[in-house]
Amino acid sequence: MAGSLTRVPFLKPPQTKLTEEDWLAEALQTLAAEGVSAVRVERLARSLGVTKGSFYWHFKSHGELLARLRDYWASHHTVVVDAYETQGPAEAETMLLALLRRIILEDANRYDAAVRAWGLFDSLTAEAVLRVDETRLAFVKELFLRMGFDREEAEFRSRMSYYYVIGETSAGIDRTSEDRLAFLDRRHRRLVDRTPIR
Amino acid sequence: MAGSLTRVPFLKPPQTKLTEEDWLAEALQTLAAEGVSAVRVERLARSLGVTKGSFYWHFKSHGELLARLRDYWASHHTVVVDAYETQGPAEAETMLLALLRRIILEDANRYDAAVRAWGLFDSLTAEAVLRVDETRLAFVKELFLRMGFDREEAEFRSRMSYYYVIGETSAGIDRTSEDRLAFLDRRHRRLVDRTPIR
DNA sequence: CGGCGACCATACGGTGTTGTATGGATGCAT
DNA sequence: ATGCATCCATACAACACCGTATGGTCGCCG
Repeated sequence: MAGSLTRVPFLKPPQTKLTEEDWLAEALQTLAAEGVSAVRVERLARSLGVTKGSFYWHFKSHGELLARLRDYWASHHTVVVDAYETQGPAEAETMLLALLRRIILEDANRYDAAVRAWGLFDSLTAEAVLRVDETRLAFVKELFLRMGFDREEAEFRSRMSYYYVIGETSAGIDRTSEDRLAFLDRRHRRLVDRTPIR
Repeated sequence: MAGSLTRVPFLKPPQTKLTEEDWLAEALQTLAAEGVSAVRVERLARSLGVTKGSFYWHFKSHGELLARLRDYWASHHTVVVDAYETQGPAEAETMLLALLRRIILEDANRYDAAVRAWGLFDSLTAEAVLRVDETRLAFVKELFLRMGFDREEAEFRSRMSYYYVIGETSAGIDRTSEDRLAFLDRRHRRLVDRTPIR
């Protein structure tokens, strides 16, 4: 009775051999879809069309999978930009807007949210998220510096820019992406404006 | 061997009878400490010094516990303020600052973060969080309205105020509370200032 | 073609979890 | 005091999960 009821063997092509990254990619999808507590061995095996025997050949244990998954996310899914060397103040504005737009539109923040929830109760993951946030924040701050703001102003405006997006993403949003993009434009116009605020 | 090794019966006084709220309170603590996946039946029973027999008298199932826990949080741990009727524009400023200070300092945001992580993969919880956010945001917007800002300005500044705090809380924060409070003061001074920004 | 290594299936033990069934203890009302 | 409702313990079934042990299959290389 309870044999292979949810098996759909012809969905995935008969991929001859599985690699370690296949497991990590599947684990990341499960993480983003149902959280870290759904990232289990036999579950991933079923999704990949194999059994546990395959898993324990590629990984030492379930804990090692999570550790690798943490690094996998941090190294492959947190790219901001690292080739912004030759940019002037004008490009900095448009680059900031493009970056924030991308965060809102892309599904990459789906990964971010899941990892952030994971990091709430896992200190190592929390550290990884912290490092990613610091890197991104430093990048945004650098953009504001190139716009001509001094260090204190750049610190203030970068934090307002970045943490607002984090908050809006973390909050349950029924707003459509168009709504968020429209409000992003309003924020951007204000946060980029050089007239002294106070 | 595996009998009652972690039982510490004299920690909790011999509370004669357990009530349903005792279970919910313990569940909320576990939720805040280790996430919703740690809210399990026998685990709570051990923490409360009883066995499952007690649980299944108070609750129909594990799912019902989570449903009750969701309502328990929404109704008992999301009070903002509802007695701000007779307030002028001056009190609105200090009330906003006090509210945001309280969010940063209190452990209430610990509950919020855990429920928010829960809501990422549970639609009913997501709706509950959404309603709470809408209520709070409407309250903050009302404060800005009482400060004299028009509707569009109040909408903008309330979202900036509220979602920033959500983001800063959701992000892994190594900053101390003093740091966050200091930065809160800077934000507050700016967001409350009436000089037109752009 | 023979053998070896990469990759996976199968089977099993052990634990943790939900849920049920049933009996016991305790207090309160009549 | 007797009976009943409340509250909990115990025992059990069923399942999911981790990890191991062992054998099997396939391809490649000499």
